[in-house]
Amino acid sequence: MRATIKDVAKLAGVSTATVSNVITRKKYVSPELIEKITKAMKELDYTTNTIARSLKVNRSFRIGLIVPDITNPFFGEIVKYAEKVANKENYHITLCDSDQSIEKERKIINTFIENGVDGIINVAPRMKDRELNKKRPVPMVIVDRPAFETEKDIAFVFADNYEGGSRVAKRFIDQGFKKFLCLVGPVDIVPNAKKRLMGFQEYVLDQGFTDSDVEMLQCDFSFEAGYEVMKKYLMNYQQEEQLAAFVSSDIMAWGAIEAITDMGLRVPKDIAVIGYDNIFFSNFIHPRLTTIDNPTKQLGAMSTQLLLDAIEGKESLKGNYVVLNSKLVERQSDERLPF
Amino acid sequence: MRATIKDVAKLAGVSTATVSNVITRKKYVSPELIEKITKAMKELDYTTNTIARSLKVNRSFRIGLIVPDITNPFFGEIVKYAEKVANKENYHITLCDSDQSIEKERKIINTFIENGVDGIINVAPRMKDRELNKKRPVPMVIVDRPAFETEKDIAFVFADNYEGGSRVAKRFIDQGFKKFLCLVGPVDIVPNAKKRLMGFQEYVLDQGFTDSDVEMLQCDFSFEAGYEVMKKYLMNYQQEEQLAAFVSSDIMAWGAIEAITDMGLRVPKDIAVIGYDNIFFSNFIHPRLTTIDNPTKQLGAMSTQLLLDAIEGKESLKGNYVVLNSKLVERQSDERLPF
DNA sequence: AAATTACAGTTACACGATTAACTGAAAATG
DNA sequence: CATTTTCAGTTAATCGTGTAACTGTAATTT
Repeated sequence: MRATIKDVAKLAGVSTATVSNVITRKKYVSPELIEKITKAMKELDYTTNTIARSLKVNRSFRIGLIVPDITNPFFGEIVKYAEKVANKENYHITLCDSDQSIEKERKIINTFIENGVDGIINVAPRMKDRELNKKRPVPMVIVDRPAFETEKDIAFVFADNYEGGSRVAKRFIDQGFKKFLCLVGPVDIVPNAKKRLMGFQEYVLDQGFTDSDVEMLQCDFSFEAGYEVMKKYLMNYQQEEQLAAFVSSDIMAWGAIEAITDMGLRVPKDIAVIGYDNIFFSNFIHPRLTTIDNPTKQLGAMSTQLLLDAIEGKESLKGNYVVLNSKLVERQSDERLPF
Repeated sequence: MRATIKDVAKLAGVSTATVSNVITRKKYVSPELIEKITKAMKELDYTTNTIARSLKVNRSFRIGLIVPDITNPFFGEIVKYAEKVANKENYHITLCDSDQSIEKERKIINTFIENGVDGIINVAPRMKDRELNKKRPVPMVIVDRPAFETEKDIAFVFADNYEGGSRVAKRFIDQGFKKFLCLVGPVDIVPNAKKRLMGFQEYVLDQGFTDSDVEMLQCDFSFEAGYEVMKKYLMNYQQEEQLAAFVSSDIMAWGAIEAITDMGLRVPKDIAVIGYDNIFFSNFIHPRLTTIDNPTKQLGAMSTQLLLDAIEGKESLKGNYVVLNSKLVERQSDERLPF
């Protein structure tokens, strides 16, 4: 059996309150007693029962983290940095994978609350704004998704995906591309997928191009979708000039590049590609992928810091949001070549 | 404020015990009261406070999961399946990333215990056997690491890495390779790295080759290490015939392949490569990577199932271990070609 | 009909910690 | 010196549940 504070008190010959006081350091205890109590704790191999403490102080020192897919290294990186910050401040992370399902996300949030987490970090949630904005007994930080109006205890940390999309457009146009293809993410489900597309589209139209210059293919964000959709597209593709493809995630871009080469075409010679996210691997696929940097480290670390500050009462989350810049990482997949 | 069982009892005009009985379903309660109480719970938006319950029943319904690096998709996949199984049985997962540090691993285990997890899953631990084998108040399943003798409440789920290594050797030799190179993992830190190497080495020697036929380079498992070590090796490499390289992880193999091509050589024409792990991506790097399948799904799912069964008292972990088979996944990176 | 049994529901305590309120001796004050 | 203040340490209540022990009525048995 695990030793309790009572056992320690008895062994040290003091009251439980005194033991508690040396643990929490909230009241002065004489050096002799501290010594004696510390020794007793060592001897009994005592560690404080966090569950009991949690019940009493109404704090669990745990935060719930929801990601759509933990096997995706993009989210893996966010988790890593979130965890680093949390642990530094003696908080723990309870991780749940929503499998991109609204249903599961809903259930996870509920059980998080039942489980008494002190706050929730929801990464790239699938829920609609309205439901995210429901009243909840704990603060929540929404990561990697555009902010909405709210009076609730909710904050946002996200990169400007509209800007990201338009940077891609600018890059293509500056290089002289004239025909565009978009492999868009799930715009109805993931707001940032829409932002990326809008940023791209509006910039292109702004520069005098028309809707007929940009073709659009609907996908989700996965490797498989990128591969399949691109392959299907190329089945009856009439090549007229070097095409510029904006693919809405690196993983998907990778799939698309596979499809392109499988179909006997070359990247970037036949089709130039720019991805989105800048996951670690995008620097090592062939050709090295030009992409928009999505700052996972900051998304993970800042959201957690914000949440912890709110929990510790340092500041309110209400109306608090952090917009991170999106920058283009120039590599080789989007080179403009004479056709 | 969150509603408590007392609020529900008062609103429904019954005692807290009766409310508790309808929640836990351990005693008969009349349909009318159930109805009334259920209604009250709805009205107050009551959810049971898991922390209080945990304190009382001495169970947290949480299990602690430790991985060396969550951004590595190999571990990401293990986590995913572990979580699926846990959630199915209404358990939650507290995730910690040890950053491959023994120090952190030790600290994580301690805080897990303080936090009252019901069990621990330790994936590819860095600790020595002796320390892993220390007495602990909760059961532990060790994943992806060979078993050791123990009388403690510890189980093992791992793939036979010795077998994996020898399969690689067999494959190379069957194809007619004569010169071998090993990029070995951190053999002193990760027992499976050693197993892989031993399996390979012993098979090769068994077939009449000598130590001078197999060169060895020391790395950790990372992409960067694979790249750097291979590059350095190739700096003064005298090519005599097609070389067969066994690289101890897919991520590292990827890095090694990058280095090989960066140095103007080709895979497999100049150097054939076989990796280890069969992460999702290994099917999409160029050339498609031949590798040993490391069954992440089973590692994650079976370890969790085993742990939960032990927690629920269905069976003891003691001496329980599951060895999964390692099979070769044949792709293009190891083709034998006339030199 | 009296005695026993069955059983729905209540009372009251426990889980292991924190903490407000209290105690009593020593120190400080006038 | 009497009174007040200080302060180290204790007592006891509390957090929200679960559950053993109990209560009192209705049903069953003899």
